[in-house]
Amino acid sequence: MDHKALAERLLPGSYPSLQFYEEKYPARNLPKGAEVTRLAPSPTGFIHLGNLFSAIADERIAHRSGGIVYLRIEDTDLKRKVDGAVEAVISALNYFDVKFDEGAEIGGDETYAPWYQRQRAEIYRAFAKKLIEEGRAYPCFCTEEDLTALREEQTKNKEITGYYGKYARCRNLTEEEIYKNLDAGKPFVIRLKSMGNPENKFKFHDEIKGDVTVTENDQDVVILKSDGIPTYHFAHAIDDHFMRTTIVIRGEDWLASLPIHIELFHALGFPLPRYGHHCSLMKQDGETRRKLSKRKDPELSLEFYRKEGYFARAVKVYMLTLLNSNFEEWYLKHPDADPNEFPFKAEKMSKSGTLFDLDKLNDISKNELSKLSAEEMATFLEGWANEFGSEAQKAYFKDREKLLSVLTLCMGIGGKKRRKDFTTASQAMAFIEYFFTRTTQVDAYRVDGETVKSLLSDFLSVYSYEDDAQAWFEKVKEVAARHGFAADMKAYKANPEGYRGSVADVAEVLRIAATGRANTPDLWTIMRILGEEEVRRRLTSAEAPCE
RNA sequence: GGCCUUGUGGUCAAGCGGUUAAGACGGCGCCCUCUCACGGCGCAAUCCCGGGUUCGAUUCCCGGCAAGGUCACCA
Repeated sequence: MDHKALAERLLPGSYPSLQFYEEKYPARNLPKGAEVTRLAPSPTGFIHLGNLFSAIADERIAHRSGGIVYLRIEDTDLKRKVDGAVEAVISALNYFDVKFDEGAEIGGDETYAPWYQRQRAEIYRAFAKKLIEEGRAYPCFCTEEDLTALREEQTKNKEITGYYGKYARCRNLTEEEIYKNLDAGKPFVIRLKSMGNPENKFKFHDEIKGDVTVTENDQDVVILKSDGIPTYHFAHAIDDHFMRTTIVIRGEDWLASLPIHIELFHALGFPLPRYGHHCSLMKQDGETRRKLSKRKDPELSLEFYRKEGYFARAVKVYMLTLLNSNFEEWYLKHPDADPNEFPFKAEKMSKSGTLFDLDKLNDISKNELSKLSAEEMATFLEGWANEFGSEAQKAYFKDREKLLSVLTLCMGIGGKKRRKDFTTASQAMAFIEYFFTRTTQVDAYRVDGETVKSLLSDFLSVYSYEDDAQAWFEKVKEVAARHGFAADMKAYKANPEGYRGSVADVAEVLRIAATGRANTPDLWTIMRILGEEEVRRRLTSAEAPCE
């Protein structure tokens, strides 16, 4: 068979040589040991925690080594394309501190552009043609129905499904048959002519999993679809070679197709990159756990976390604790360190699937937020409010001075212990609401309305804005004693029957009247921030609780 | 079903032949305390099962089992 003539018939025209491309995309000029990694999403625009998980690994491995991470868009499947998706991905990732050095819509070093696979049609065809010329690829005229029938037959016979060996019908087409089909205008795909034997197994070193057993590929996989666009496998080999990726970090679902990729790299004459297949983030789904899915888990979308107002750094820290088993210990030792200083290692990545744990994320979030100054918190909250907050919430930022004193109180800044009341911006905004808007009573009084009324009016009669915390509390105690409540907690605990309640109950009444809530930070400080007029107004209007 | 991967408390996990089997989250209890939050102390809870190898296995080997992944002109 004249392979050269066939190649010319299948992919007419002249294409550049391997040599040409090797020179066009030269080895990257990076220091020794620098890794080049990449994130290669398809442009659906939807990006979830699992993608971030992977992206952080890419970013860390690249930047820890002094290398670069780039963004390549795998848009070979039209069905997946969504407008504005690439920008959405970049912005979502950016928010969580994953910044690309080059890539689609980012720019950077243009040497390796374009980063959209659809724009790289020529190079894929050039190499497909080369493989055909070498007899390592051939046209296949099987229709979808043919393939479905084949699969059914194989399934029925309990044989391995796929296009391989004796089932690879078009592999052995004669020259006449091929040209006859071509002349008839039949559509075709280009398949790799596999030389592998599945009886052969070998060890392959994975950067994350360690040594894995690989079975030789014998599937004649499609490399060019009938529209002339490459499949993932083929594009992966060519792009990662010429974009000079040193280590391919991807989900473990790709492990199954590693044999295909190995054969493809060999057939193409490219050296193999290193691979690291990471486990996927799982979600508990009833009895079982399963991989995070775009379809089923919209609440795991990165957009969701931004809307909720999760602190970007907290999410990143959580991802790092999942990504590298020794990160948490390191971070505990260096709580004020930049997480980026952590010596991230691919081989420290978990081998088994990890369940996403919201409790853990929330705990980390509280801790991270408690490290902020009032200024930093204000900036964080304002950024969130501008994007997702209500008009009322945006107004909180008008009086910066007041906001800062509110935050200082609510975060426990200056005190011996920092408070950790909220995990997200939206929670924080709700938490400080009563400082800014008319209080909506969310918690119920535990004492009856008459008592509330007399307690409040008594307090109002002795209340003075000028009192310091101590004097203020003394007055609360006086009011308590006057109404038969224990002023001293110890005395109350020793003899709870002897009183109507304790000073705690009285404080609670004041607290609910002033803020609407039974639980708040220090009440005296709250009253100072609110101002005398507002305090009197609130306590007065609360005197007649509507039951 | 074939192939691959993985099995340490509810979750994330240290551990590499001898340990009281770390730590973190969550749960529970106590203390602190005008509430909450913070903090402190404590408790419960784990080596998938069965065979080996060994003086001794969570750790090594074999076999089960379970879970996950994958078997497209999708990535």
